[in-house]
Amino acid sequence: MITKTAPRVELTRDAIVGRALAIADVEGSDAVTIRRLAQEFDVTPMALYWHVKNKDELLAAMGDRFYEELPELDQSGSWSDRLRAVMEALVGSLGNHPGSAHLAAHRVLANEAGQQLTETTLGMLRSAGFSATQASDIARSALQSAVMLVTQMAGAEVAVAADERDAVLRAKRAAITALPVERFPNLVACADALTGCDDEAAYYAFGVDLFIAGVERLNASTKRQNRKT
Amino acid sequence: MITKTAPRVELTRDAIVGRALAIADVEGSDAVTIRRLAQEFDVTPMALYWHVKNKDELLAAMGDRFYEELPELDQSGSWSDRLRAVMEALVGSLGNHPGSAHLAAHRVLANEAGQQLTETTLGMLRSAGFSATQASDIARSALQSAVMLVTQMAGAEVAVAADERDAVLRAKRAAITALPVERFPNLVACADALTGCDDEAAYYAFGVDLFIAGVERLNASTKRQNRKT
DNA sequence: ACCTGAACACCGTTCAAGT
DNA sequence: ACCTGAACACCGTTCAAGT
Repeated sequence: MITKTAPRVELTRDAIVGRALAIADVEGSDAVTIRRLAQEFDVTPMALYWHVKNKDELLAAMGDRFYEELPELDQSGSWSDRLRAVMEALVGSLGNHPGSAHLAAHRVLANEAGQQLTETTLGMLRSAGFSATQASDIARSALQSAVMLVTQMAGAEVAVAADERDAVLRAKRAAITALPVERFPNLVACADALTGCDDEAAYYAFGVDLFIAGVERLNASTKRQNRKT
Repeated sequence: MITKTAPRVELTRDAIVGRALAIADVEGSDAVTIRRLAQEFDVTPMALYWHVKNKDELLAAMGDRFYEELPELDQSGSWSDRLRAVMEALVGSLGNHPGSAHLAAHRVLANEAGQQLTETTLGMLRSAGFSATQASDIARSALQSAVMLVTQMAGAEVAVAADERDAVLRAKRAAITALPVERFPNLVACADALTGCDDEAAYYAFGVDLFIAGVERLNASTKRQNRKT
């Protein structure tokens, strides 16, 4: 049944990680298994263990990819401009593989490029007047918000296989519109917006704006407090 | 070895879900398996299938718990006060089971109590002047931010078993402090803040503040725009 | 209504062995 | 250096059968 006229790509660590990301994109990250990967490479499951210590290391390597493929940062302008650039870079990179984006979070501090990114982010936040604790919380929040934006986008349904997403979404919307309008007027009114996204760019822009706005506002009120004391 | 002088609690759907949440809390959500639960209830794995359709339904039921156990909402004050109350209720409920909190996200619109919460949240946002799309995005963001706050708290390490968390955290911190200070001054300075949280209440307050501040600021600038046109 | 027994198709992983 | 074979201890789940 599974006629693999596979292009016979060489079995390397990078190739494995790439395949794993591809599988996660179309079938969700639960679909990436050692045995499945082996099959796609036309090789014994144990062959993978030469290139990757175990499955955890594979998932880690998948998470690392996002930092290694980060677009270049535009680091001009105010600190909040630069923070926005960080967010946009993250969203850009994570958006390439929504099904695996959540794997990035655990790797920021383990990965070289992730450490660099964190360093510069902490730098801009502390120079803006935030304390070490505040800067750390905000930096963590920035990364997590970026992950959230790409994985939770309305209609992304990252956990379900690509060819079932439509059906799942239709069912979801139907369930909402079937609700009694008297009790759930807002839910019914927002049914479309809650189950689909018809302007990705606007969605991402709004999400990033929301985050940056919060940081700017906190910074302003922190400064005001400091002036008082 | 596993001498189960089990209190022999009755096998019911609620009991199963409760046990599952407890397991996830101390060993991470990967540790909850049908067979493991059966063992703890001193019963055959197949016995569980009478009370729960399959594992997905079990995970869904775990997610539902958070909405069913939501504390009462203080719905007085301005729209942003009420939005803050929603966030605090979510953080409160999710904080009871950090290891399973991520399961809540997929269930908001499927769960009765989740629908209610979404309805009132959308209501307060739209009455504040946000569009249906904006309100939907913000509501989704609010839930996801709450999940993030409890699962990503520095030192929570929700995926690793409780008795290994200390070792993992020590290793993490050691890795950071071992970094060259010239290249990573901020990372080193924030090592403690990045790997541990010494004031949970302050951490949650800051996280909620950050979110609310963002929404308030966006609302202000949206209003200004509307006035112009 | 509620649970068991046996069986199936999957997992990740180890270890010794091949080339 | 890179891969295979055989084996082990786990999964979720079905289906027929018991009480």
